[in-house]
Amino acid sequence: MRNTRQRETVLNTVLISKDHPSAETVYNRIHKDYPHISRATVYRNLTQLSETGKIRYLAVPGNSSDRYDWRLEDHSHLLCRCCGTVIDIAPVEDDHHADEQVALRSGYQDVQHSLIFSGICPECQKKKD
Amino acid sequence: MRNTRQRETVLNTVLISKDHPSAETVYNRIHKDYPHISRATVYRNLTQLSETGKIRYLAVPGNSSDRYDWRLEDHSHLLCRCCGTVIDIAPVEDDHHADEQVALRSGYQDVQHSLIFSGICPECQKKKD
DNA sequence: ATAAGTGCAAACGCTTTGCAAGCCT
DNA sequence: AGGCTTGCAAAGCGTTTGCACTTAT
Repeated sequence: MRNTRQRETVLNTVLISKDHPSAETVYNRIHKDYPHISRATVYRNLTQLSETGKIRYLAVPGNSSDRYDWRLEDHSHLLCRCCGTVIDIAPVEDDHHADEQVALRSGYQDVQHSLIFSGICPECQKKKD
Repeated sequence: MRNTRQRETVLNTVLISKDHPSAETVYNRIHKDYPHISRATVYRNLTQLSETGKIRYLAVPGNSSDRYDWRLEDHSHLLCRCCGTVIDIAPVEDDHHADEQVALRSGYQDVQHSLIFSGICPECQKKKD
């Protein structure tokens, strides 16, 4: 993997993000200061950086866009079903034993699972009043 | 909720589906025999039918399309990361206690979680050889 | 009668792709 | 030099929306 200015910019943008930006959000943030970067470059680099473990990819259920997270340590996520914000929460006990069970019973290989919490965040609760 | 021919067709199509079709798939299946039905009608009815509990909505993480399931009883799902097929599996112990904990700690309301397994199905394993 | 539901087509949001040009190493 | 990487624009995919028309109740 080569070092390019674009790749470094993408990585840094995720690293300094305190939230959990979508690819589109990462693109927009970069685009402000670096108007000539291409959307495709951002998307490609996010994929590569998460595949090589530099950042973490977070698949969101439903039609919301997927997110990227600079925190690599074990933790869980809580999505607001109203505004789409994702926050980190303490890691919830994750039963990897279940993965093996499922693999054995189903014949599927390399079984994993995805667990994500969702709710209505305090700000969206206020808006509803 | 009114009874229309279209709504009944959408419901029946899901009920006789043994797999876990996406909205687009439901549309295609109906469209064969009923070429004048509108895609929008299918999508709107799937949403309504799942909101009223007649069928079950299954949010798939990542960019894959969401699915619908006629089985209402408690069970879990296993997605093939290669071909996108979803199968039912025995319900995996689901810790609703965790939802409350997360709600308390975060201040989020109505906390739920989504848990889905994924792996490589036997057929896709063969293809890879 | 009237409100819910329909069909159509266009728009939407997010992501991927093909290709020529550019740049690391 | 070589091939990974970029930029651009277009296409792809699944889904939603606005609007006028229709239909169930």
